[in-house]
Amino acid sequence: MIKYSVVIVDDHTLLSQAIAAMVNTFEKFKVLYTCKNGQELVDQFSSSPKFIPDVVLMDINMPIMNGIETTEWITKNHQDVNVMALSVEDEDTTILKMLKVGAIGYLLKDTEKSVLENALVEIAENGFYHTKNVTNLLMKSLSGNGKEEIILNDRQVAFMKHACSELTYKEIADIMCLSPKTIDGYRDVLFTKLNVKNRVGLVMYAIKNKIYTP
Amino acid sequence: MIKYSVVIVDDHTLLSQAIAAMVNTFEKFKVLYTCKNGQELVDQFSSSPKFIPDVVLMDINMPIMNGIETTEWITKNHQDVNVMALSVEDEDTTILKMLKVGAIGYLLKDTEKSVLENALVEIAENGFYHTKNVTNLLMKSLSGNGKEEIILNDRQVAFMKHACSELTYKEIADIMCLSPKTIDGYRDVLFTKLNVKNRVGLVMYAIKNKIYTP
DNA sequence: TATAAAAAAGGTGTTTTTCCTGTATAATTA
DNA sequence: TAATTATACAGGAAAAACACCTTTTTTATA
Repeated sequence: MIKYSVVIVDDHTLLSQAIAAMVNTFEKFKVLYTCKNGQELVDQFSSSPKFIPDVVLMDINMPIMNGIETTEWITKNHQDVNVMALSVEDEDTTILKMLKVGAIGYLLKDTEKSVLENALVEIAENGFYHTKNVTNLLMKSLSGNGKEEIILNDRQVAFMKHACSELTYKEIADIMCLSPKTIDGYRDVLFTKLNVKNRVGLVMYAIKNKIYTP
Repeated sequence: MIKYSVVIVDDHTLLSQAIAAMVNTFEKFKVLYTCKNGQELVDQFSSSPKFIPDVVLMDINMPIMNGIETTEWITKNHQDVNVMALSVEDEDTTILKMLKVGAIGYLLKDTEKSVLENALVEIAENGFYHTKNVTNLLMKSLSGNGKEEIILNDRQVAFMKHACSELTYKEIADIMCLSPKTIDGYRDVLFTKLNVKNRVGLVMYAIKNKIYTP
């Protein structure tokens, strides 16, 4: 029986090894190799056609070259390779980003073994797989029904980062070379835009959305 | 051959299943079951002595009951069980906390399969295992070179958690059934104790030290 | 270039936070 | 038992945060 080849990309060696072993127990699949980050995968792909698999299981948070960048590279240069995101992240914006750059599936790491197997089969044979939450997200996204994604501009992002420090707004104003009143404005706009009540809300939003990393 | 029994605690089902499968390939080990969080483990332990393993592989970041709280519970109630932390975290304070509450080993998730096996053998047979970075950390800590640890009591921890929400101090006072002035006191004490300037500082401390998980 | 939109800044007032200095009381300990 | 410590609470003042509403300046663009 011809098995579909799989490559796993994850910076946590132990996990990629463990998942590789698991995938190898699946009847229809065989792990070609694993990578620690996107750069390693690019190198492998480029070295020989032998190293181009049918499916890539892609983590998102990785050093050097993350899952989004890597997926973008794959779909540009190897359109026949199917990428499935495999992440701990449940953030709408992250999922949408992965799908936008060409991932055809998105699995959370807290799914069951059987779900992973089904997903791999779907992807290898039908070319797509989506969990319910992703499907719903896509529906919402298409129908414009879902939360329209909140986009912060550069200055707002800069402000948010400062807001996560122990600086007062006045001090933030000084650093950003703006009037305290302008900073007041930034804050007020973001309060309504992000739907938070106070500075703690800003901080939490920034952390959850990776604007600031503690 | 009698195998050591292992329990794996990790909120990412796929990962705990994969690691479980891996551990089951180790000659001397056998996975009893896996848990999604500390609460599940406590329930299992409490239900029957059959479900008390030789070794627990413990993730740190988990919902409901995290690795630190869970390890503390285990070492209090089941001193014969050896806990090894298995985390993506490389933070000194987190590692120290895990060791403080009784973990006898600390492994990062980006280690090799063979390292995990060796570590398990060491733990099961000798009762301890430490990677070099942990050993160095302990040396520093013992020689008094490391920062002396800050201990918060239960009510301070409760306050800290509330401080990470968007509640005002007055609202926190209501929830905790204390006078707003008492809450003022808690805050002021923690400001100096944790060496922070304002509420954002409290929030950051709480997050970094896993008192609050965003 | 006229004009609409966005960014920056100002005015004013309220609420919350922060920072003091104290008091009372129960528990701990010398 | 006396002293110490920890906890709960109070008053008041100054600083910061928050809210809302207006005006000026830039920027984009039709």
